[in-house]
Amino acid sequence: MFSKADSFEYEEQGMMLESPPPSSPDRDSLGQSEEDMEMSPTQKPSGADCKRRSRGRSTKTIKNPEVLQKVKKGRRQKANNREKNRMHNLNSALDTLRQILPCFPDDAKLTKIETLRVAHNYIWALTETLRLGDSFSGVADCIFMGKGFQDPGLMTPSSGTADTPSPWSCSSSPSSSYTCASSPASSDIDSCSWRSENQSYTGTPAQNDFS
DNA sequence: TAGGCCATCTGGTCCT
DNA sequence: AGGACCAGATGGCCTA
Repeated sequence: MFSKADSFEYEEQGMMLESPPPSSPDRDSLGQSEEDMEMSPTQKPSGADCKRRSRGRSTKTIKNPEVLQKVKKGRRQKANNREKNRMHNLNSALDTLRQILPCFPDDAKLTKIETLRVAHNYIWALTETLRLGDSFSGVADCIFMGKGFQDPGLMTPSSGTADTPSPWSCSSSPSSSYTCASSPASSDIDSCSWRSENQSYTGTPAQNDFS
């Protein structure tokens, strides 16, 4: 979705690599020399990018090719582990965000892009609710103060407990809920609505360009 | 079977 | 020098 669209943009702008560099997981074990590991011609920067100097890891002091190979392999392994850990942290943050977002069945886990879009619209809906607060008194109170917020000024959702369930959770209150409706055709979130005991609010993000 | 989503590997670049 | 960040490539899994 994302990456494909980005690729098309690159293609349209003539920035697509002429021939994608082969990406073999076993590249390090294929006995490539130091020179082979340098940038391929299609990867070398051109134009303004030439100002950027490569600052690759220096292995010039290592003469023994076997040792050199081991050192590079070790560095790659460490970098891979760091990257894995980084992505896991990113996914953990997305999971936390999913838990905060209200009113989605447990068995329908939002994808990453959906999570970001729903969060975007959710924030927008809350902002609208606050903006209309004067003429729509009660809704904002219900969101930020009614169920678990110690300090309304912080506007930080509580984790929610049995006694004080999180206001961001669908199950927090049978009498009030927040929903984001998804278009079946596009899977984009088209509209958001807020419903409480005596009041309701429905709107559409004015600039829903989070795609 | 095509397409979407995801995890992982990888090299380049930036930052400390 | 080493870690963080980023984007491209790849392959596996799942679903319509």
